[in-house]
Amino acid sequence: MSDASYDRSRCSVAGTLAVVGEKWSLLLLREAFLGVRRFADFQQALGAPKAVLTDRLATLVQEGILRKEPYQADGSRQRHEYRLTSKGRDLYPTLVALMQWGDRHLADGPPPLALVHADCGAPVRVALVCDDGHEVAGPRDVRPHAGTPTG
Amino acid sequence: MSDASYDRSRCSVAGTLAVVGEKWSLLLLREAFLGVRRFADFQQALGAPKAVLTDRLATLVQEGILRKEPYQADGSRQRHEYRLTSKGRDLYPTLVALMQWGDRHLADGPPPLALVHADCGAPVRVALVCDDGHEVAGPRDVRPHAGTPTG
DNA sequence: ATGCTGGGTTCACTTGACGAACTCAGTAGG
DNA sequence: CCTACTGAGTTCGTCAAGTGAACCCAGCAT
Repeated sequence: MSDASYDRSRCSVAGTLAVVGEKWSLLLLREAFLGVRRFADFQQALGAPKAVLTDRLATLVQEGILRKEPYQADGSRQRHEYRLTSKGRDLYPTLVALMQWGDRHLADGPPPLALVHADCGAPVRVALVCDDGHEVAGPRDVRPHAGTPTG
Repeated sequence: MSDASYDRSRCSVAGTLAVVGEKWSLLLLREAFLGVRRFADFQQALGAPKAVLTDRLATLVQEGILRKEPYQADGSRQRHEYRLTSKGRDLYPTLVALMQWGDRHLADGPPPLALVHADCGAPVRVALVCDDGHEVAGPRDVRPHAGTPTG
């Protein structure tokens, strides 16, 4: 994927999905945000086929979203683990937005996971804000504004 | 999809992706947010195969994200168009988050589309905030906090 | 040398995406 | 009435992607 699919001209959503839109990629990143770093742990948490995980991890490393770091445990040989880069960490709001929608609209009970601000303990959510500091309610309060047209 | 795939127990990201995670779904919604409502216009904007669009639109209607509304133009027979429901509009922050990441990390130039606050004209972005009003910088300032454990 | 473990690769099979061709309802023109 | 046209699909053959089980390999322990 990565460049062949989708058309990025209308906006960057397509570009982002070309990088993280394949099956399992975003779930893999969710696990990464929850602290998972090793192949076997990703596999156990997700239940995805190994071949797919191998492929997705390689893609994410190649895209600079994860990076391989060597480590070694107890009496085992040296291996590597997968860690988020800052580019990867920038996907956090996207994951939280997906989670928040699911919590609100698919709930069979209380949300399975809540996020709280480490400093103050208050619940964390995603919001749309403008640079003048107003909170924006939704798409109706936003005007899209095309930049340079399709090149 | 919709229920067979993924495991929703760890958090709602999987649930949301089960609904909108198939290829073209989120791009279709992007177009909906840009004002597209008719089958042929979705097809032209996206270039996706008709069979896939038919399927994705039906899924989104079934999930209550889009709704079919009758309309008729000039001297044509009555048809229906697809419009966002409030459940669908709640996906706006997710789309903006995806777009923002692409703008930041995939840029070959200026972003193809900018969003401005209709009231004040200032640029709009997604942010993580806590209920005490602090802006949260990233995953490191957030503690996950499991609710009811895996059923 | 034998077995165990983490991190893969290979392979047969099923599911999903693709694009071209076909369908069908209604409207317009002749 | 017959024909052509349009929007919104459906059908179909082909190709790509995801799935699950089996296999591989390095190194540590026995």
